[in-house]
Amino acid sequence: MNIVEISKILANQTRVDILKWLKNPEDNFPPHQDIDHFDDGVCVGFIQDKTGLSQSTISTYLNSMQNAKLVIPTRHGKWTYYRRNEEVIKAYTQSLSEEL
Amino acid sequence: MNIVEISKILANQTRVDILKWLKNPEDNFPPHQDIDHFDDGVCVGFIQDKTGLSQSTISTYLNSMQNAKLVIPTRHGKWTYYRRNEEVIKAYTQSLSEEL
DNA sequence: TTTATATATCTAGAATATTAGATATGTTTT
DNA sequence: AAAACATATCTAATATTCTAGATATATAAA
Repeated sequence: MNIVEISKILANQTRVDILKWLKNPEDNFPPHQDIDHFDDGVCVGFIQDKTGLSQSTISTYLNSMQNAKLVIPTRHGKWTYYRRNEEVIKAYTQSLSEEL
Repeated sequence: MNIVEISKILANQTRVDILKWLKNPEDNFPPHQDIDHFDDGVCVGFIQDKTGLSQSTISTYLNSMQNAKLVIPTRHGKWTYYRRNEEVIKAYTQSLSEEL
């Protein structure tokens, strides 16, 4: 677990917000039109709408979060859904409390 | 506990190194010339020597870490000693594992 | 009380992060 | 096959961070 790498991701309020929103998608996003669950997370467009930032910015953010393995993407038709990677997030908070 | 504020500090390897070194000063630094303990932490010069960065850079780093309450400075004569603020560090890792 | 030492602050250039518009790619619909 | 839609990638402008040299300040030593 690389503290610096993960901290760079968490050093931005929007990215922290996204991670928190994805803990409870049903409370933070409208239902998807094709599916009636959030098992694979939330589509990029909904996340973009909620942040108010541009599509390219959010796509870039989600890509960086995916590179750090904090989120997992799943393609469903023309949508990409992102969900939290709970194992990695848990492993990070755990290792931080041990290492730091 | 502000995740973004603390993460900005931790998003730099040198600052993370400093925090880790200060966990065990006796293993990471030579003894001070005036005192024979590390109860108030380590002087700026020793930290600077170990990082290899400039004096002004390290002073700036330590100041930012102090602003975030991650370290506590103590003046002894012409030296300033910095030690970890264990309460805040613990509170942060705790709140991160709850909030994130 | 001048000089030396340790640290802090100021200033500025280089590197990196943020952000959006334009364009490309992949998928669905017509 | 063309048009429409969702997302990804490219490019570039702006903002922030990194970093060191110069200078200021505080304390100690001569």
